[in-house]
Amino acid sequence: MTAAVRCPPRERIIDAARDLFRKHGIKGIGVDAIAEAASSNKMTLYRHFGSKDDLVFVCLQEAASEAEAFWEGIKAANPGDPRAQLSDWVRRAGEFVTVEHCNCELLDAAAQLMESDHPARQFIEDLRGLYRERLVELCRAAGAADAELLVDALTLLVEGARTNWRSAGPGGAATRFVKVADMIVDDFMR
Amino acid sequence: MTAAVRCPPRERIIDAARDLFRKHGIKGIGVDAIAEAASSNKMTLYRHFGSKDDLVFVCLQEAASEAEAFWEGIKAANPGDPRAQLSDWVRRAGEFVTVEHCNCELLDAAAQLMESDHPARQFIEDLRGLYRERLVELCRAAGAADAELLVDALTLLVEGARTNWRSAGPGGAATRFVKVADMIVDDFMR
DNA sequence: GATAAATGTTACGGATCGGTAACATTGTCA
DNA sequence: TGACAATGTTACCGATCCGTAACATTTATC
Repeated sequence: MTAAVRCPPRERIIDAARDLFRKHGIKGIGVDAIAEAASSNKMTLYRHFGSKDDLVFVCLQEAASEAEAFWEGIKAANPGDPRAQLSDWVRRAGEFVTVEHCNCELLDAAAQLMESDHPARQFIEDLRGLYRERLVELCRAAGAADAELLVDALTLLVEGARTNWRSAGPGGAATRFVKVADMIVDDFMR
Repeated sequence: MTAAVRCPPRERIIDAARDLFRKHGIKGIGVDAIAEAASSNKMTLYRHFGSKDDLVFVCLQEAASEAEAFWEGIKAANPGDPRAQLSDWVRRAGEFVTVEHCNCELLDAAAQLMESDHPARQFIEDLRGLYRERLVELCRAAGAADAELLVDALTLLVEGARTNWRSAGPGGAATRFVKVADMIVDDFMR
């Protein structure tokens, strides 16, 4: 996961950047700090990524490809059983969201640079649409009464858990995400 | 609501600061811009508030007192009827969260300065605890099966709606917050 | 109208940050 | 070993930002 001390600087920088973006926010950390955390320096950072915005973009792409693995893992673990896949989605999303330095930089980034005209805006928006489509399809296949509304509920819960976890930590409502989400999913299954 | 052109500069500055903090985030706006938006200047800003952090703190206190009015409005509109109060809470929270420049700076601030050691941290944490206690009590009085868990669900939904509204706007899941929350409240009422 | 307080204006200091230039060092491959 | 690419180091520029100093102007109070 975290890049070992020895691997190309480009990877080390991406890993460090993602970690620090999660911890301090995109606008809350500087490129110098990122380069130093990557055991590299600002110059090589700018040789690999033309600007801080570009680095942000690459980090988001990295996160997106991990999200791809997230979906594939669910399908592989519950082949041909949409209802089980949905439960698994809830469980994994709960883990995902309540982990120390969680991998939801997509949500964070969305919240942080939607108000500006960042080059990654469109990318995030498209991704959000893609994930929603998939989740709607999964809910429908699992037999949800109103798949769209269920996805709305799950979306709000996930984003809320992410936000709550950051600000309230392990003592907050985020730790009960799975319990709540499971209950809501059940309610839609009749 | 918004301060007219003529009222003490202190109020104009607070209003402008709250507006800009909501729009750009606490770290995303400078004191110069705040002073200019308040039709004032940086010097008088610093004469009223010793530092930007102090200004943030005062803005949060202002928002907290408005939240007080929020609660009292609910109780006044539905006297002696906890179930109706809870429904009203959902409705008003929905309005609150899906308004152009919504008044949830408390949630935003929580997310933005929890990772740092901002002087307002403790204040926000205490406030969060207070609101949770009140909501738990209301849910319990309204006859919820598991008041604590219901509050967890509502908390996640509200924070999620706030985040989602900021990044996804009127087309996102936040617009269905009331529908989802009402459904969940109903589920707990048996 | 005089006096004092509050507010406005301009300029500046120190710090941080994104980004670049010039040069030194390391590593790789023939 | 020699040559070349990749990486590291230092220094710097311009912009932004928080905060302050000094002085000018308005406003309120007597």
